[in-house]
Amino acid sequence: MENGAASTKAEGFLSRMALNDNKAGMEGLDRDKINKIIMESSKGSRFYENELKREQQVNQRIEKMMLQKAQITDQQLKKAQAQVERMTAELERSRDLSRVIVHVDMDAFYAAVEMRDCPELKDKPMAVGSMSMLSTSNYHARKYGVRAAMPGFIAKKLCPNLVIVPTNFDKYRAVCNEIREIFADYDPHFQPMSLDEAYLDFTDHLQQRQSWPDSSRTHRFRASSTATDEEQIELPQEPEMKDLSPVLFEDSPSSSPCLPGSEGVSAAGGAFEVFGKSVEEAVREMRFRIEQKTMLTASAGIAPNTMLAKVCSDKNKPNGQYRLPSTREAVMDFVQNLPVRKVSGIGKVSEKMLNALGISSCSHLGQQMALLSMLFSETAWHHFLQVSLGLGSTYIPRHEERKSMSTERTFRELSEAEEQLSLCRELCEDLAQDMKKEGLKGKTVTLKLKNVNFEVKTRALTLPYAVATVDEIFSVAKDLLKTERDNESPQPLRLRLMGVRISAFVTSDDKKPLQKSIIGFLQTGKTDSGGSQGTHQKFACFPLAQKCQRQDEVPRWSKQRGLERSQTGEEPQQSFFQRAHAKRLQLQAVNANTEEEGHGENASEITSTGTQNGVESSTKAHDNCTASDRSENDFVSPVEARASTSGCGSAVSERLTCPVCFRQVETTDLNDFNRHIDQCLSDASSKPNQYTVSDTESDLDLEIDHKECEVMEIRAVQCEVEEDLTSNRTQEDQRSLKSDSIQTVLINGDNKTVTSQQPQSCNDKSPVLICPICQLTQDSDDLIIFNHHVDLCLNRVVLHELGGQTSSSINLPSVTNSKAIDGGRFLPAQVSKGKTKRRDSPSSPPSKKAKGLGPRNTIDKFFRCFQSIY
DNA sequence: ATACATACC
DNA sequence: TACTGGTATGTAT
Repeated sequence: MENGAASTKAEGFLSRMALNDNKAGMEGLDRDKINKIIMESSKGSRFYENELKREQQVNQRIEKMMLQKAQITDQQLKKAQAQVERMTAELERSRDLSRVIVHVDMDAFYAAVEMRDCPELKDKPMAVGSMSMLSTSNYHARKYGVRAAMPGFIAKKLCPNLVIVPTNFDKYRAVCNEIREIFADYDPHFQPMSLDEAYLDFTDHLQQRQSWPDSSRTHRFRASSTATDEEQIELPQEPEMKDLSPVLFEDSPSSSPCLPGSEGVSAAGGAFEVFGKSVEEAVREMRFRIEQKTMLTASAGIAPNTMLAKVCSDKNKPNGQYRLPSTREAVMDFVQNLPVRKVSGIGKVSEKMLNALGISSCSHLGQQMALLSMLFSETAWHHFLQVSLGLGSTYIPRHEERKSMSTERTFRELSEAEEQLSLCRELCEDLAQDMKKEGLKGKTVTLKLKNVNFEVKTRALTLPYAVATVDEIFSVAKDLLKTERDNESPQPLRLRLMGVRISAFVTSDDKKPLQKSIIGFLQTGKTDSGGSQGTHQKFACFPLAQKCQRQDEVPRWSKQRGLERSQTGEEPQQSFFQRAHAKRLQLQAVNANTEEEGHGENASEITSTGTQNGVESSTKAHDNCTASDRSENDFVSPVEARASTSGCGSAVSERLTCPVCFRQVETTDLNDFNRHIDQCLSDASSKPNQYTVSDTESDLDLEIDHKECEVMEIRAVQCEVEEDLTSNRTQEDQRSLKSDSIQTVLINGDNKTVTSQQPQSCNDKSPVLICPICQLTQDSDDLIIFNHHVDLCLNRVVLHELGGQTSSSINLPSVTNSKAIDGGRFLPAQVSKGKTKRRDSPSSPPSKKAKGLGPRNTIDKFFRCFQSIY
């Protein structure tokens, strides 16, 4: 408690390197002595020098902050104070003390497991890890200042007798599963934070617990403390309590009568214990069961929110628990004396900055809020304010989807380009394997490099499409590596670490973007990134595959909301070409998947994707070149072009993809190709509703067949479509669709709920379908046909957009950053700011901008554009 | 979007 | 001899 600051000052600087005794079992140590040893072991090393540098950076940050502070006037402070008070009142109003949150944390987890399995270690100082780095240490070792995140060789200096045991993650994982089973009995939605730690919401359990008989709260000691494998715990359960009760002790288990535990069990009463109904008893019971099951102890904190529970679990560590009563008074008292460093989220640097302002406990935090609100970012001071009020999360957030995946490796100095490259490849292989396991694909590849001076660099590239395979990842990573090497040359990159990360995952719905049809082209990046999963969920419900029943089919128009939503996108937009490229790759991936029996993908998702645009989806091979081969060649990105990982490069270049019908045109002659496109366009606008796509089969042929390109009648599409896309008319369209008894999927404001409406006569009456783009009533009641029609209408929109707006950017060498397509044109003037996840106001101001050119022109430009880029 | 820093286990 | 590896998020440009 009276820690850090003193020793840090004694050392003069390098608070980063000094012993961090903010850890259970490290009280009352001779910090000065320990720090001296640490410093002696480190001094002069490259690591030390780097730490010194970083320390100075932090010091500069602090200096800057102090300067800022000096310029604050009383008046400003007063104003800030008022704001803080308003905010405080607001937060106070939202204070919720009704939940019972528990944070459970295994004691010295890895070390405890190793000690359990190797009794000789029990009375020795030991740690898990290596000479380079320790994961954790037992309490014996902590007395010497040996702790997690300390390199083993330094630990050895602190404690020459230290035994270092290598990590055995499989074992820890197995134990982890055991304890999680127990967690689930108390909160099926518990949130694991790591292998040894979790948050649980006990509120519901406690409520149920009140009506439980003693037998349901009775748990036995393990019969023999030495027989680890004996699963006496798995006793038959009372049938009526099957789902709710924890593992039960029964009076008459046929197996074994309750014997008093032998040696290890010291419980006074004998072989079992009845736990009470209070929170403390429930938590004690949970810890008891953990210990009986795993022979390992856990500590727990009980509090009205996660922030406090976390702190509480540390309070009586090891093998203890602490409950903070659910009253405002108790919470405020508790928080007053709480060192800020104990709060999760306030680390070394924040602590130091706060210390510089004279803030070390949470009471100071509250007292200085006005100042803090002026010196720190909004998110930061809001967090501080909440902490000072003892507020925190009162619900256990469901485990969110991962946002990135990475692999990195430290090694002896590596300076040879060749070696670096092969290492990079290895990392990519590992990463690709991991990605495959989880069926993920991501658009951003990041290369991480740490040189021998411990300087870390990251270099990232975001692709217009998602990647997952070794070759794809490597082609990007090696490029980033090469660039970096070129930048440094003639000096070599002297590396000690390399890592590769993938992020910007596409959601499962993005893997079948065709479901969004051409709208996907119009969307900004927003829809493709994590923040809009809700949007995607709705697309997941579009069953447009032939498999699906008619009543499940959904008019394309119902995706309008998706479009609206994207129009509010605040994220950088991708060029049309990027998205086109992405789309094609994804299409190909779909094909590839289909051919492979849907690799880890939901089969119905794949089929629906395939059918959506009707054209490229197929299980039939068009030729000998597989989909994945094509993916590397059709539209070669700059990165891919250099990567040359392909296997089938020749055939592809002879085909071009028609932007209207999406068929592949087997020609390299641009005139031929343009003729095809023109034909498609004129077909689309002149022919009546002849187009039929009974199933995907009809779309498999690669031949240019304009009959198959024919669409339902489209008149008067030109020029006005973009208005339609953004105007209130879209709302009317939606309504008209609904009232016309078509099953409609509506996405509510937060884009999370999918409401399926299935009006009366959906099955027997022919609905009237009106194309939302061209406003024409469609004769066909086939939704597949209808969707296709809408697609084509939308394609026209795109082409007009291109014609109208890319004229200036079309000759640019790169369209990577071109916003020509989106260019605000499809975007409403009003663009939502921040992380808005809902659109409460459905109306988007119509945007009226340049009109498109005629088809011919458009296509020429469109095509030239593709040529110049790809 | 990218780079870097902070934080947690 | 020797100072991790994986993920998320905030800050700044």
